[in-house]
Amino acid sequence: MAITVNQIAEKCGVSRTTVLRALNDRGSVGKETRERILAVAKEYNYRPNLLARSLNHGRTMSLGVVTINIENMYFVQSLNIINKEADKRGYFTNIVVCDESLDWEKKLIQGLADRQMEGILISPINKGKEFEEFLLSLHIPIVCIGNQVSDAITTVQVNEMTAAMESVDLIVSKGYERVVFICPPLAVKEKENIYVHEQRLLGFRASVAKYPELESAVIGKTDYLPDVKCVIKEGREKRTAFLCSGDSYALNVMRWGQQNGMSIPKDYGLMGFDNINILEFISPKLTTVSTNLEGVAATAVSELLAQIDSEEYSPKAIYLNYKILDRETL
Amino acid sequence: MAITVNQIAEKCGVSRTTVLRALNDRGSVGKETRERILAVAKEYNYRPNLLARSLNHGRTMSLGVVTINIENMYFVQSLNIINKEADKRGYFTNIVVCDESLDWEKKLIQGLADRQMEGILISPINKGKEFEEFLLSLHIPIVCIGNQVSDAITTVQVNEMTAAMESVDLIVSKGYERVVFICPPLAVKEKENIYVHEQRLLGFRASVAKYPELESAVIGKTDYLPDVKCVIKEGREKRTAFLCSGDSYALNVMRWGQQNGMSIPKDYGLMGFDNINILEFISPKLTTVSTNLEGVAATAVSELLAQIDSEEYSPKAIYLNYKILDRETL
DNA sequence: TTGTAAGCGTTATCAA
DNA sequence: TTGATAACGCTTACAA
Repeated sequence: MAITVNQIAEKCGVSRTTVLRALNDRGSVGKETRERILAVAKEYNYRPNLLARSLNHGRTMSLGVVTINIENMYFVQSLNIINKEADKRGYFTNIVVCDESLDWEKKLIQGLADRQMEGILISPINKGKEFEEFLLSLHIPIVCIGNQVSDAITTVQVNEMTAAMESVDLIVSKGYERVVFICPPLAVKEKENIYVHEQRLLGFRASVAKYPELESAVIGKTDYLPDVKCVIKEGREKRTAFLCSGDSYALNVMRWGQQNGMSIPKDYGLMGFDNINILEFISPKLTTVSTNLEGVAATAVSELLAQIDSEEYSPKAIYLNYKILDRETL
Repeated sequence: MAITVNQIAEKCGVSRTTVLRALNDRGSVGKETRERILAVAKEYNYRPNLLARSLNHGRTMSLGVVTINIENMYFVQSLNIINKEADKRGYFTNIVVCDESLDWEKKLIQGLADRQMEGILISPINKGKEFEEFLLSLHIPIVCIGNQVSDAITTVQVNEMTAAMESVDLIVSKGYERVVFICPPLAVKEKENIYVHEQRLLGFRASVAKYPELESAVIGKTDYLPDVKCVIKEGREKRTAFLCSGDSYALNVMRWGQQNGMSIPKDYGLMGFDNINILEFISPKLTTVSTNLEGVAATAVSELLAQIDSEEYSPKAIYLNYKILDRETL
């Protein structure tokens, strides 16, 4: 459908080299010839075929991004930033969505590689040796966001472990006597990459150990609300706070409480992780940890580009600052 | 970095044609030769370069999707569905995000076209003759979601106008005496595509005209909360409902009310549009219109593919069913 | 100022 | 069973 250099050349009765020179303004072209060429190009709305160009000089100037779980909005907020940072350096960003299946994720990554993306950003749900080897076998620069795969692959993240520790400190400082950690089922950990949640759990465990008086528990299941209910009923005399590894857990706990006539933080404390952007609509304002998605995204892009540009690149683990947002639910 | 057919051929001491036959299982290849070839291919993790393949037979089997405004979540919910529908038919989906700038949108669309996407899905923020011509000049199948550009380009949507009319009917049937419509500034309408909002406004106007007793008003500005405040103060004696062209408007009005000790629907009624997925976390449950994103997305994909496949395709306007969700805020 | 020729990696056709 | 050749659209080096 679109017109090609060859067709323009034919129409103008010159060689395609001449056409190229006219279009790209390199070398010298007879004034009249140039005008004729430009006129035809304009008339037929000529645009270079980037596939052909890329094939030719081995660069697509495109990055791939694999997003998980777009409905939960973890990572979604970063997309704009990734897009803009990449654009600043002349790269086009191709996003694909994965929707929680391990196989899909691999398939999409492969698809991006097959399309000659120069680098790929992932917040992976796969994990383990096999996945690592898969990624390395692509021979493409890759940067992970949040979830680590191995130290052979650069990861950009915040220090979730110390963030969790500080969160517990905050909770204790507010006089809570019992703290319950809510996170995804740990059983999936064998197959699925829940690195950030694991790190947070580690931080939680390390921190509660510092407070002998503090009662603590962990709820790690898909159907966590019944347990939450239990916890609250069984010990009304102790002031209890829930630390949730992800704001949406916290929002569900909040909603459940509201439906049952409880008030936060009077009846129990609540704290989340991630500071997802829908929190602005929710009241009371959730106390949470900002995982600095903007910073992480921007850093991930520039790290990826550094990897693309340099011959010898050594993988890193990069930690950015998080920020505890002490709002209304503790 | 990646190995090519030519390199395999060289390594195996055969022609690339033979390598191809072995890899693609077409034609006949000597048993031993085949094994040698496959072994080398496996060892070096051969993958066909899709750029080259596409260039060759003129098909990329890729669709482009331009999403707007990802943080407001309009359209985001559709991405998974688009992705899956496309995959079912063998297409790869490339998403790009646009972040509210008219120029960016054009640039991204052009980028997708230059990369030889076979079709493009947009929920455009641009509008007008010039934009229409731009789209047509690409000579690529395009389907619009929600916002119409012109009847030369297929649009898939729900009938927002009748949805708005029905919403007013519902509000009236609940005994409200005053209804206020909140939508984006109408001034932008010259440049920016706010077709869905315009349609809703038309429906609103048409419907209130049916009820002579009903008082009505329209608030169309970025900073709408002061007006909302005014409206509520000035006429406490009349039961008032706000119909918001977008759930996030409604959520802001709700939050404002909560902060000011008002209760919904006791003090005023509230209704939104879109049924965005964060509503599940919000209480009271917002009465809203489900614009059937899933259905719209799936239809848009299959319409786009139909357009790709058929030689003579005539643009359509496709309307899907919406659904009024009468919940707790009226 | 203009053109020829070779190449990017894949595929298809035709001949040996 | 195998290979040579041309083509997709663009780029570059070299020659006229």
